[in-house]
Amino acid sequence: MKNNKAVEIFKDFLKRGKNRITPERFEVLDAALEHEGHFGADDLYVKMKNSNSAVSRATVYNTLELLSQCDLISKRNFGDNITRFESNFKKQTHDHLICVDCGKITEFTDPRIKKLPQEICDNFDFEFNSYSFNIFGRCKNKKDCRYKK
Amino acid sequence: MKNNKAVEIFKDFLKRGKNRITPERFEVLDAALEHEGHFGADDLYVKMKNSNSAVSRATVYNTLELLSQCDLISKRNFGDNITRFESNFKKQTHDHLICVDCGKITEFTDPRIKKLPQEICDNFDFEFNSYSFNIFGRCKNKKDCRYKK
DNA sequence: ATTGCTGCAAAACGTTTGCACCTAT
DNA sequence: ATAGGTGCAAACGTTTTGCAGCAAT
Repeated sequence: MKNNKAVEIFKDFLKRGKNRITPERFEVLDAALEHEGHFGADDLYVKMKNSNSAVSRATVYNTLELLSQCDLISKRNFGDNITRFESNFKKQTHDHLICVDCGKITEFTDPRIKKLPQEICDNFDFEFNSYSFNIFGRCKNKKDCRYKK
Repeated sequence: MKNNKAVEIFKDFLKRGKNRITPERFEVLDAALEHEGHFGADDLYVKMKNSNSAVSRATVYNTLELLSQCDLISKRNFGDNITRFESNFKKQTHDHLICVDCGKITEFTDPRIKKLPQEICDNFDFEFNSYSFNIFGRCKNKKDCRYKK
């Protein structure tokens, strides 16, 4: 299930740089957009391997970086030293609530956060690029919380 | 230069758990509180080794974890998959502005952020623990920005 | 034809673990 | 006495790199 709009955006981005348009890169794009929720680069690599793709680990890592540069996906970091990605397609910006016990990630939006990053950048003579707002806590509802170990 | 208040807090924390009070742990505490700005666990280990300390890497990692559990230091993650720490002593809570080109970190506070995390936790039936708010951008003032590579 | 991209494997990196010894309780 | 901590080195998991061949321009 190809997403033609995304394909076009990625193609334009690759052309604007001196990046070549290769079938492997679009394989990674498709896999990334199809992936539900957050995923690590290696997760995606393994998933693609299991679907009989021939792309290499290096290509997956490289392409995810390119995709995040052109804003088709977002880079996330939930404090466990694993870079995670998430499709930006058809999604409004949102932030994350992470349970430190079970690792469950809840997405939320709050209108008060929207303008803050840009404003703060302006105050500090900074050109805004992106932001990350993560809240860590514990599910109060313990029957939903599968405590790791 | 020992910080007696911190030593006491740490001691109490260790007693409350079933953790032993060892000289190595207080060596790490001192080194962590003396360290300017943000530091990685391994940085601290190397720095301590260079000061002829005998603590092991494992002990440094273990102790930093304990220190962050009792809020003497904070754990940070600036998106590069390195866990960084920062002394909490005599410091108000603050957030971070990170230049994606030169890596410079600027600290800021904004009163509008203060209450948000707790409120959002309440909305989602979540017991608040901590939050991280990082803004990524580029120094506009290019003479201050040493672009890596 | 050129230059960049690919797959592969190995290396690098920060971090964690297993173990035998040691030490605070 | 004993549970827990220590140092050391080796293992771990994620990410990056070097290289020879390949493919988009």
